[in-house]
Amino acid sequence: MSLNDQKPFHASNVQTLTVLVQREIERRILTGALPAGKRLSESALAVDMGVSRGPVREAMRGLQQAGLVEIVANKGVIVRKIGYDEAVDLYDLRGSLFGFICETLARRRTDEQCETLKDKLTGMRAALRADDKETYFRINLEFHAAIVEFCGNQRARAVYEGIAKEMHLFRRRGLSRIENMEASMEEHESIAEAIIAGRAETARRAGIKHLRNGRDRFLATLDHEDFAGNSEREKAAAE
Amino acid sequence: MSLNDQKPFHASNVQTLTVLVQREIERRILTGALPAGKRLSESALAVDMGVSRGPVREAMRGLQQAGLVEIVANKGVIVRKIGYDEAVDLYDLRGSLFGFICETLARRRTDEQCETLKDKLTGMRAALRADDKETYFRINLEFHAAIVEFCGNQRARAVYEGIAKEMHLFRRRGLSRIENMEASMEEHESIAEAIIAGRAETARRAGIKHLRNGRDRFLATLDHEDFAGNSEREKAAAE
DNA sequence: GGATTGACAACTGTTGACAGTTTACATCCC
DNA sequence: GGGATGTAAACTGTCAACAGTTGTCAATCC
Repeated sequence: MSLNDQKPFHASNVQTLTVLVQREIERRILTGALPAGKRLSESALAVDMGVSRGPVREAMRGLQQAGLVEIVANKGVIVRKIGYDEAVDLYDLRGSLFGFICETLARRRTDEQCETLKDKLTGMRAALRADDKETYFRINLEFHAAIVEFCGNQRARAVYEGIAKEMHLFRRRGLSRIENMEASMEEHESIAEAIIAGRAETARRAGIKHLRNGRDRFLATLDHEDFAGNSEREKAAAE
Repeated sequence: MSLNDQKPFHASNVQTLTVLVQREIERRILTGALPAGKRLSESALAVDMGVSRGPVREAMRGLQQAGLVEIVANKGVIVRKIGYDEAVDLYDLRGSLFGFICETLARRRTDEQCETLKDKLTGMRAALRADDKETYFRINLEFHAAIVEFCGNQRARAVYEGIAKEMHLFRRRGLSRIENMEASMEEHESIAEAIIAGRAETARRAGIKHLRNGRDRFLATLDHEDFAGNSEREKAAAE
């Protein structure tokens, strides 16, 4: 992919090199092309992308605020490495945020938004019956994205998406597949139902529960494996 | 304040100009020296602080991610202006986060942390009896900061503090004084009590309630005043 | 008079260069 | 052989200059 593959031109689309570079480095980090812990050389990246170091440095500053890299003065930039405790913290925080988002949407929902959610549910149910995991997974993402977008709280959305990105630092790709589609489907239905009915507190709890189940399933697969001995919290508790 | 007023030297304290500049501009924004909506000139700021434009540009990139400024390509940087709806959204989001933080702390609290919280409460109660608003306000801030720090979820803390900063964009200074110290005090006691007892859900609700009361008091003072006619949401609902 | 055009000033985006720091490696001493 | 020391390469932090864009304002045309 070249840096020039961009959306059709429009006045408001004018992108600076910094933004393009930031997007590209972000993509490389999220896809794992730049693995966690990797030290990044400004010069190398600049040469690689055919720009000077300025835009690269600026992009790094943005990625630092986003939590994707760490910058140490006079030493350089390294892709952030996330330990077990931090991973759990991120899951919990994201869960709480998603609960808030569901709660908010339940208060502000419009009929049109409800229809969209219902459509997604129908699509997922069909994919489930056809055992089409690919499609189910795709619509699942759309369903979540729709809720986050519809909630209308832009800041909450930005924070939520930022944390979701950050979680790619330890969640290997492919692992995001759904394991238990039936359970997942039922949780989706609970969420949508509560939102449509306007039951804010119920929606919140359903949203949190959904992500918590996802978290537990994920953590179970790598406990004492990837992060083995990485939990400072466990160590402290054992003393 | 000069740019050189820094902590005692330590290797890990080595600060780059970018960081210093970012901190200084942030300070100017938060104190209102650079008011919301103000257009910032890189060159002017650079000259003013005695550095070149590079560090200033990088600092701007960081401030953008933090939500304090908006950057438009080829036009410049402007201090963000926050409308009524956005202000409400920020309050809600911060409230939800604080609830999560209280909930988390209730699960992880140590005896030492509980003692610290109790100390703060004692201090506030004393200030309340002495009708010393200045002291009450100071310890109130310390109480909140302690909870956020103790919760141990670093990412949650970072997000929370970021949003608190952002809220300075519409909260004029001086307005943060406590109006109803008695009510505020009781809410603090509920929060601390729940945390110390380890009742996570109770702590969460107490935390949210505390901030919601603060929000309502604040919004009441400026409804149909500062933000008059600024609510797109109200407009939409009226149609 | 009002709209359009064109030139100028101010500013942003980007680059390349220089100075200072870190890191790696070879050398020296014990 | 193992550790301390000194040197050189590589890299980051900062700067100054150039190129391109935006906005202003006066002159021009309808």
